[in-house]
Amino acid sequence: MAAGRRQYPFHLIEPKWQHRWDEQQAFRAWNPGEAVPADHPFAERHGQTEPGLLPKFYILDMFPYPSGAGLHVGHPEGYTATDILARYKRAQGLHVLHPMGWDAFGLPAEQYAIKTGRHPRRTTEQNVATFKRQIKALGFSYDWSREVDTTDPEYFKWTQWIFLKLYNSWFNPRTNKAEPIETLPYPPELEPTHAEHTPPDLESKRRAYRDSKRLAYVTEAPVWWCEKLGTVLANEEVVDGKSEVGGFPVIRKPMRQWMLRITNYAERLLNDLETIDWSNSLKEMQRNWIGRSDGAEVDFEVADCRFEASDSRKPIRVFTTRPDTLFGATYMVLSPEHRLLDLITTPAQRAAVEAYKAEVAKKSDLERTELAKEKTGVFTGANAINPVTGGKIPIWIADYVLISYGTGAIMAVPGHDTRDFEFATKFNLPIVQVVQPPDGKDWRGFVDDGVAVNSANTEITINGLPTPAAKAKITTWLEKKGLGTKTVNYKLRDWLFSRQRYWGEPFPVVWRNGADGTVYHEALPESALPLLPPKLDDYKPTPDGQPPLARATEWLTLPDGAKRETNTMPQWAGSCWYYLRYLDARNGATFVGKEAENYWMGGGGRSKLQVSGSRSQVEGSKAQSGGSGGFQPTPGVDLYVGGTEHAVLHLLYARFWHKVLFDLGYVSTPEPFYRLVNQGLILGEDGQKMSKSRGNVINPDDILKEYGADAFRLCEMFMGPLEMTKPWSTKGVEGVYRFLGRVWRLFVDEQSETEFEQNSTADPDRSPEFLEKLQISGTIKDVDPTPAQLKALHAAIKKVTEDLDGLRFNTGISALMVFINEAMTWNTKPAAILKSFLTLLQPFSPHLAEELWSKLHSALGAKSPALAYVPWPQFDTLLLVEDTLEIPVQVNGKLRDVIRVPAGATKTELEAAALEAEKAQPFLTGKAVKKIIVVPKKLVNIVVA
RNA sequence: GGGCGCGUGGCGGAAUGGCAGACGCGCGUGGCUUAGGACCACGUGAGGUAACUCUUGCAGGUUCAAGUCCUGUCGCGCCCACCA
Repeated sequence: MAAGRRQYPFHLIEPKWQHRWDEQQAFRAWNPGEAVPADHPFAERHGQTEPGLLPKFYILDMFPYPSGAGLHVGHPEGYTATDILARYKRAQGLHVLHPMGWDAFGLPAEQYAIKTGRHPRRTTEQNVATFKRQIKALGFSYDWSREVDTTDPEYFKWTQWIFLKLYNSWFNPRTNKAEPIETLPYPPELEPTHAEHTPPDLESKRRAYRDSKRLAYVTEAPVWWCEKLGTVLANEEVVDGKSEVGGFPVIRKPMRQWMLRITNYAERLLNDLETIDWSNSLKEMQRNWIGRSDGAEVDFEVADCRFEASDSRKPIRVFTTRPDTLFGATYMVLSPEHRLLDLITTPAQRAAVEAYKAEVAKKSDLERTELAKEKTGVFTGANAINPVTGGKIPIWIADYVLISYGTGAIMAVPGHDTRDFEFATKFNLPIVQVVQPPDGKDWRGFVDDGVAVNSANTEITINGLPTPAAKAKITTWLEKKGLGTKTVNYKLRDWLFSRQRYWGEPFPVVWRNGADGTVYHEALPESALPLLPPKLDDYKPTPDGQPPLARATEWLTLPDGAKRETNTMPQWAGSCWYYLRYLDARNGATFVGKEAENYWMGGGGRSKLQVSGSRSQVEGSKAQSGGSGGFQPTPGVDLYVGGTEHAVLHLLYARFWHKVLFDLGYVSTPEPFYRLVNQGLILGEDGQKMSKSRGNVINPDDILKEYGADAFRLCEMFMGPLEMTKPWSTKGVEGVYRFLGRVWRLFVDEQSETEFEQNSTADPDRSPEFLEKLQISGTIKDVDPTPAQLKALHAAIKKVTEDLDGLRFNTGISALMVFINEAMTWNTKPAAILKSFLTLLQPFSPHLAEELWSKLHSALGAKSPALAYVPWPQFDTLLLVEDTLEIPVQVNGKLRDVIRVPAGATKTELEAAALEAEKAQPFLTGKAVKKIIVVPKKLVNIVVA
């Protein structure tokens, strides 16, 4: 292909229009109250309308991490989809917000800094510049005046500010929302008796209590520390008790960590999924992650209790989702980290228990939960009492019980739980039946719903009850007897929010020594923001395992002796709220202005929209166009597009922050992203995932150089449905590239083009000038279109409009192709028809469309308005009506003939015509007609005996 | 193991329960060309000279009619995974 002739001079057209859009800030969105310059295309379209009165459309991309590798073909997939929609909505008269920015904190720049000493900021800036150049070359209609960069102090100042809000809030279970920490009630024993002066030790206790309730709190959590690498490792980076890189030993080391109390929001994060328009699978992933389980907590007394005296008879509490199987609990299992373990272990078993604990402690979480692993465990020597049978059951420990879920202990029902069954089989523990499966299946290991059996004592029976009823009855009984309570558990854990890194947001927190010798934390005032990271020469952690920030000894200690927090925030922090900063990106006084937030997030925009209803022009997709995609103002981002890799963490974290900000009154909607679509992965041409090692990586720069941005955009969309995983096809680019070439040749005079080619070859430097002299084809005339031409156009308008409403870009493009294939056959091409076609082409391939639009207008001697703001055409269904229709005739459901009938043919006429259809005769003669199905305008089916 | 999704020509993919295969790629024939891997026109699911027959992973079912709905089954992809 490299030797092939260019289909059209995209290499001149694309930079020309990109430059023009930049120059006039063509895609700038305006906040309420902003004055739009009269010569801006937005003003040309909307006049002097106050921008805040227009209906808004906020369309958001997941902003990229600017890696050193540059853009890959997956990025432009989502970006092209959103840009097409942004341009479409803009043409429909909506006020579109379409921003872009950089999620630029992250490990690669830091690792590069450790190796080379080069400051991560410089690496980051360079990568951002590359990404920006590549993205701009694609002609996306972003409002670059709102660009954000999470590593910019003007940005992370507000990330730190939001952290302070979390820090200074608590979750009030009564109101089910976050509230300022000042509203926190204290337990009676912590209430000061005399208002004048609080004793220091009480103040200290109150502080400890307060700190334990904050949404941002500190805890000691074990992390993996690798001495040789001098760094902390994630669970995934530890294999077989050694570092994945280098195979060095690692140790479990408790470190002070910041946590965010996302678990308080579990129920709201779960329930509010119902209110947003996300795909089922995505919601399901979030539901799984939150992991709600309904069940009961049940207390088991320890038999022959050895700690009775010292510890006031603590029972062991378990969580179960199957309280109906309580009669089948034949043993208990504690997690090896359970707090009562030391107390109950008998002297005879202590050595075995200690050995097992030590072995487990070496394993990573990943290894403990490895697939198809043989069960292990040891007996503690102690027994518990089954509260419903009164029987003595042995207490074991095993690593299949996790300390971090439920109560860290289980009742084992080996008859009806797969894991307990395996364990009991291995260690010869008793297995009894308490559930009867339906249709005589084997009860051993039967875990589904059935009917309770062998489940009665002198006070209660649940025998004969189906599982749900049995659960309800036994739970009520347990509650009445004080043996248990109905409980809900979540898999979701609090968010470990600190990292031992350099290239992240420093915490606006200092540590002080209390009068009583305790060390406590204290938030910096908002006036101290942004808190910048210190200058360092070496970005490694300190030799004694302190985070890199601890190397900045001068920065570390404040004049008053307080010490700064040396952890930094995780990369997720900046991406938790960037969509809010876009709304008011240059506001120095607040993280987002109230009016801007209210308008763009649509929290209070509805009444305004009604005011503007008659004034604004929301063309297309109204009643007449028939599409259901008519404008509906939605609360939050109207459409968010990005990859599935963020289906859980980013989206959950962002929803969490948003809800906190909502509770505190800083934003006006409970959910940030009303509609979300995941783009599918783009695989290599060989159908494998793109990777350097396979050598199948496609570089967008190469495609751009060869085919241009318009063809690249089309190609990305034409490969298949947005949400589907699909292989890249360079042949496919050539297909859409040829289509754009046909569009070009349809508009441009052949003779004039030959001259352009010759001149450009002879004098390439002047080719932009020659481009301006290219003539529009003489076959394009300002004449009235024929009915057939109108029909072709309106069929295209209808199809493209409906497909864009349904995000079906591939079939929309095919409709454009169908139109061009037909228009190629016309001897005379009415200018009005081609103009309308260009408005359809504009969202997909804006550069070519703008160029031809402007040429067409000058050929007609007319002033050419910016195509990007020209109203989307409406289709007229009347023009699509056919005079006669081709109706398939089936006999017994099989196609036998096609008849041509007047469009208005009645049912009776259709029947009669079908019965006479020539090719149907052999299948009708001599047969009795039982029934004739007539679907008006569609088909006739003759049913014969 | 659990959940979600998907199986249609040589390939990517189209089809509100109503003519399966739109559109593109590839391939074939012809035209234009000194020539083309550029462009234009036509053809292109399989079998059959034809009439016709077969065809949406496989097996059933519902229906006048099934790629589409239901049941089972096989295969592929993604997510979660000892969560009690």
